[in-house]
Amino acid sequence: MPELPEVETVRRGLEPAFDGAVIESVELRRPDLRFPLPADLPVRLAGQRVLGIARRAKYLLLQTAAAPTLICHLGMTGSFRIESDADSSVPGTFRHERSKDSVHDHVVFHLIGTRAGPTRVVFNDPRRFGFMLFANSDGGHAMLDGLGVEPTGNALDGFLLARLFAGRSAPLKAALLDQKLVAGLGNIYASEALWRAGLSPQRAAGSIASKDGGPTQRAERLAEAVRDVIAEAIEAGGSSLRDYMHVDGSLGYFQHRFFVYDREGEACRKPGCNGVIHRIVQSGRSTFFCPVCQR
DNA sequence: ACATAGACCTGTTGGC
DNA sequence: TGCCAACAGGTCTATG
Repeated sequence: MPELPEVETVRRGLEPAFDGAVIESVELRRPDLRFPLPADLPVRLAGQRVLGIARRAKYLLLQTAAAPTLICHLGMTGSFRIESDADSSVPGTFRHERSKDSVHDHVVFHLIGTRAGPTRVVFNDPRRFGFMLFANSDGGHAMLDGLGVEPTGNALDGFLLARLFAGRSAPLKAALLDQKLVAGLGNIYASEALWRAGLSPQRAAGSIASKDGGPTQRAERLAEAVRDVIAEAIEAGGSSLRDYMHVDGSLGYFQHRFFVYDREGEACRKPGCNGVIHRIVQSGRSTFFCPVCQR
């Protein structure tokens, strides 16, 4: 489900709920998600003051005063929602009906000390591809090692992208999905970025680098497209395909701005282009692109 | 080292 | 309406 913009949207949604909070208790309603949940998760987090919630790539990092950082991944269908018993007339608070698929509520954080009063943060994940693990005492974890550059900010430029992709024969689409190179793109935004850059998803990744691995116009265009699509999607609050929604149950709007994703057979939206969007399968995943303006 | 297919799960969708 | 195959935002593992 969630790519970097959706995870960042979730992080921003959780921030106020965790602000100033103390974890009173944690319920594990099943022993495992994708991996076994740490059996000592409740005892380690109970009584902990929350320092903040951060993000690295598609991972959420829950930081507490004295317990190891809790690394959370949403997988394909993971989501958090916030439940508060506070008076709904108090600004900034809200209350949810118990959701229909509460059978997939797997982890519940009971929080106290927040402005909204006692609050529950509930992790729901029908497919259970998500997971939660404790970081090592130094804050690191094998899961985070080797992650590539964040596509936010200005770190990712044409020079870096060309160097990362130089010499690779895998298709551009596969390289953009490789979290060891650029961390945070998923199946939707990889297709969208390639369309914006006018580059074919089937082109060899190395072909956007010059002979010495330096930047080219193609690398510059692609780096800019990646940065732009991620920044715009975060700005829009992420997309809301299928089951994805915000922590307060509201929806993101970026899916209204897809230029190629899930648009097979429809007209290319590039001005002056008379192409039609095609769908192909690359490494088992759908890719959408315009064969006319993406070369 | 690099690249691709299979695996993990449940829910939704589209064709017949 | 019902049934079933195909597909879904991710990424780890095994195999070439």
